[in-house]
Amino acid sequence: MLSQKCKYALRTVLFLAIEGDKSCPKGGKDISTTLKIPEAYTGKILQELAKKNIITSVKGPGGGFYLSEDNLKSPIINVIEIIDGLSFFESCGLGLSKCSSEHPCPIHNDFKIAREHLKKVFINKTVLELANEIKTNDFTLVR
Amino acid sequence: MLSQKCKYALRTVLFLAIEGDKSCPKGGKDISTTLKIPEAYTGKILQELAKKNIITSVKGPGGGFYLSEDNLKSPIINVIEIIDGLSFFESCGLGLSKCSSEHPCPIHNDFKIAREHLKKVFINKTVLELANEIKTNDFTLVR
DNA sequence: AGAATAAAAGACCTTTATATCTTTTATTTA
DNA sequence: TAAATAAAAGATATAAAGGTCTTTTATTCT
Repeated sequence: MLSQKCKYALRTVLFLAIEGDKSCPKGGKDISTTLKIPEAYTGKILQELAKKNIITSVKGPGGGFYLSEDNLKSPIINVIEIIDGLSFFESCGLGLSKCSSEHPCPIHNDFKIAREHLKKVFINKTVLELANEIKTNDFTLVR
Repeated sequence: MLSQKCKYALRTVLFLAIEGDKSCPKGGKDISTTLKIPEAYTGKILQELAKKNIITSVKGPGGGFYLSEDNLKSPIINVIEIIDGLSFFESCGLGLSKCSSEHPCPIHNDFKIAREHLKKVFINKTVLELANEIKTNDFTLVR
C-alpha cells in the first residue's frame, strides 16, 4: 500500500517527533542507524521532507533535523501525500479509470471501505498525536 | 495494494467467468482487446494462470481459455496469491518485521482492520459468485 | 579567517516490475 | 499429411523504484 520510501519517511518523522528537539537536532546518520534505514537514502528522504516543510533542518556542526511546533501539527496524511501522493486513496482497486459509484468495479465497495478507514485515520491523526500514542503504549518503530 | 499484473489477472479471470465457455474458449487477443490490456502481457498472464490451474487452456485453432467448473469454484484470493503472494495481508504496514500484536507498530490496528476486511472478502467470494454479481448489477471490468 | 561538520544537490547505479518479441509445441481441419 | 491457428516458452527490452556516491553550500567553533 505504502511504498518503501513512504514507510521509511513515516518512521523517520515519528522518530524525530519522539526523540528530536529544537535544542538537539538528530543527524541523518543517527536516524539511519537507529531505524535501520540505508544511510544515503535516509539523507535523501530527510531532504525531501525538509523541503516540503514536514521537518526542519539545521546545517553545520551539531546540526540535523527536528520537528517544529508547526511540523508536529501536520496530519499523517501530509507525509504520505508528499512521498506517495494520494492516488491509493482515490483510485480504483482494479485500476479502472471508468470505475465510479454509478458504474463500480466488482470490488469497488469493499475496497472503498478499507481505503476510507485508513484515510480517515491518516487525516485525523497528527504527527504529535501519533507520537504520543507511541510513547504511552510502547509501540515499535524499529525493523 | 494489488500490482498492475494482479489487477489485469483478476479482470481477465472475471471476464472469462462471464464470457468464456468450454465450448467456445476466448483467445488471448480477444481478451486483451476487450479489457485493454497489452496483448503480449495478457498472454503471459494467461499462461501463468493456466499453469496454476486458475483457468483452463485449449491449444490450436479455435482454442483459447475458459473456466472449468472447478476453476469457477476457486476463491478470489487464489488469483491474488498466485500473482502477488499474500504478503500484503500478512505483513506490517510500516514494513517492520518486529511488529506484532504484542509489540505493534503505530498503525498496526488500523492497518489490520483494513487489510482483514479485504482478506475476508477475497477468501469468502469465489470467482463464480463475483462473476454473478457482475452480471446482476452492471459492474464494469473495462478501463 | 580556516578547519571541521553536516545538510543540499545532483549525477549515477542496481533491482524489480512491466512489457515485448521470437521461436516452439500442440491441435484442428481441409 | 500439410497448412493454419493459437497457446507455451524463453529471451529481451523499458520504465520505475530503490539506493549510492560525489561535490557544493551553509554553519559553527577555534
